[in-house]
Amino acid sequence: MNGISMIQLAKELGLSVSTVSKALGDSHEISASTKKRVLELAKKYKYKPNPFASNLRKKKGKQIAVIIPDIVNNFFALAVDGIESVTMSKHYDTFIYLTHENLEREKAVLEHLESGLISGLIISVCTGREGYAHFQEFYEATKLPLVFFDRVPDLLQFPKVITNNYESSFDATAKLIKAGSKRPALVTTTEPMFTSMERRRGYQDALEKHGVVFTDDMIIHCTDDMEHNYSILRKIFSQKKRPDGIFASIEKYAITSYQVCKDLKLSIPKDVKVIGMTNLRTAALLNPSLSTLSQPAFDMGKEAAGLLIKMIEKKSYAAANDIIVLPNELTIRDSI
Amino acid sequence: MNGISMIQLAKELGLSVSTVSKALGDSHEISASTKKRVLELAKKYKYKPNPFASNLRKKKGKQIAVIIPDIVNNFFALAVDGIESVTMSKHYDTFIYLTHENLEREKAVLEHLESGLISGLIISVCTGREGYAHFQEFYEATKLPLVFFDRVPDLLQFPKVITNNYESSFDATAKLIKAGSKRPALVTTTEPMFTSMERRRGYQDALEKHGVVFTDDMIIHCTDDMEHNYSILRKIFSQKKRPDGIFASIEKYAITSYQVCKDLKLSIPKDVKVIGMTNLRTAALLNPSLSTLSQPAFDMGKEAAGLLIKMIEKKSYAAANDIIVLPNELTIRDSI
DNA sequence: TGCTTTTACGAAAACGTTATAGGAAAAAAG
DNA sequence: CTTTTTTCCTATAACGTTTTCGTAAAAGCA
Repeated sequence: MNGISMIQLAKELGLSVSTVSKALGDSHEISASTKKRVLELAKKYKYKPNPFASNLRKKKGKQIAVIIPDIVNNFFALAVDGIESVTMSKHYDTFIYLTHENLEREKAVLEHLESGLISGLIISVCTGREGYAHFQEFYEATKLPLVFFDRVPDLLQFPKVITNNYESSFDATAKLIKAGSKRPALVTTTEPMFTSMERRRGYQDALEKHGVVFTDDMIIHCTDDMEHNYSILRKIFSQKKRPDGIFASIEKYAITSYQVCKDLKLSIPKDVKVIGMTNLRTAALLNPSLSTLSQPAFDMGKEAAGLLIKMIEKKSYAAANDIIVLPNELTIRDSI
Repeated sequence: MNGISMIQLAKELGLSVSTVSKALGDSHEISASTKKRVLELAKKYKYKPNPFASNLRKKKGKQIAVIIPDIVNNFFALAVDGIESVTMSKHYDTFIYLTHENLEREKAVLEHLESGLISGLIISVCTGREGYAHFQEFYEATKLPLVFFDRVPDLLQFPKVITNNYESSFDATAKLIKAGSKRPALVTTTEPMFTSMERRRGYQDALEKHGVVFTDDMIIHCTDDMEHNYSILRKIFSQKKRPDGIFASIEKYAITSYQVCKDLKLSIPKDVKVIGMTNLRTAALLNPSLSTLSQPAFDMGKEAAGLLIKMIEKKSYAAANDIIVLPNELTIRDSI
């Protein structure tokens, strides 16, 4: 609020404000010599255009928002890192909003952003039973470009960046079976998410392909309540007819699974073989080192941000229904 | 860009724009009945004030920025979580900028923010040998409130949120010694950071207090290059006269230390006792479970954001030189 | 009653840009 | 030596708010 304004620049240069504005915008209407004078004085005074005035007049700005469920999670942190790497290089500013899996919060943020604060939006939706009407409404109200990543609303027609959840879950499950697991369990969420569904499909199809009979009790439903998850898993793995493999399709469930096995003195991988869908950096340091199916989180963020900015700048909604699919990476370690 | 404006509202209500503005601002100048009419129509049309126009006129907005070195780091992720919890409840928008320990990037962000995009700033500085002149310059240019947390420029007169690095490092080191370590090493960074210095002071004073003779080679200097760190640690722990304890004063160094011990078949805690300064959620699951000195990252973020917003709103720079000190938490597990 | 005060609103000027329209001077074309 | 075009700049009107100031009408007071 201290900086010099374009008006003051113009005054000192003996030029009109419009001339200065055009000179700074490198317009062809301005002579090279004038441009030089303007640029030099602007530099001298460290002139910075007022973004509010500029955004107001242009009816858009270089700010975007990211809405994610959580940041204390390596996957989302990496994704934000990827997003920021793009917005930084393109000189965009990035707002961040955390929903903590709270649908009301998600809706509130969306409604808040209808004010026009931003020019584009990147989202990974929170779990929730309700539909995704609020996204559609947001779009109708603002016509702003939005890109979903990872947790996407499958039924909505928006550009998305996802991973090959089906194929990679199939492969991971197959690995468990080939490693000797006769009855690998799927630890998944109770929330109806597209990503989880795809992973489940991959899991089940792999079972079928390899002649493993699937029964409902092979799917272990966990929630956001970690203590609850622990007790559920502990109960199941205390049974005589316990699973001898785990495909943990959510990051934190892998940790809990390890905890339970450790506490029940079940040996990994002898008694239970484990593959976790996780981006934990410490996976290799767990005891035993955890085999992981990891998502290209950073690249997903990068792709999402790149796509969004392209949509903002080119107004090319040609790519509006683009679905970018990146491959997950299966890393086999000692837990299998 | 689709929403209704105050002008349209006024037109439909048969009122002037200023009346509508005041009504929405709940001004005493407006009668209750008029207020009601305005509010109702505003609600009907989901009217949202244009933040650019509003910010431009008021010369300030409800946006703040967070500048941190890294987000793929549990400490900073937790801090951002804490910050966002406050900004959310106070209806502020939060920009995020990552420096990746790059001083030039840090300066560039600061300069960019001199445009007046934000009303306040929260920073954890990146490592770097140079001074902190750019922060002082930013402040001179903008007079905007800024709050530092964790990695603070000790010589600058700004409000700060830190932890009791000296005392807790002293305690952690004492624990190592009491657990039987005769020559505990300090694994720290080469970068001259205030936090590291404090930790080092605590470490050295604990040695002295407990009669352990300190020699320079007990301090192991690591960098940002993880491979380099690995080789340095490996070399040191391959020596005959290797340390029998590690106080890893940076999150990632604890992991590398574990890796090295594992590879050198050094038993933790028998051969080497380890305490790591870290907020890793998986600390308890490492083999063996890692004793940690963890920072109240979430609360630090909360305090920093609370302080910042107070400064923004009350304009009370009374608290400007406040230094809030929160305690680190020492959790003893099997690695010691 | 006549006076002052309060209430409830409106007109108009900011805030700092950008975009549109226009115009004088200089250059090019005839 | 006109006429046309091009070059380079200015004036002005937005953009959507908030705020200051002014003023009728209503209310309070003597």
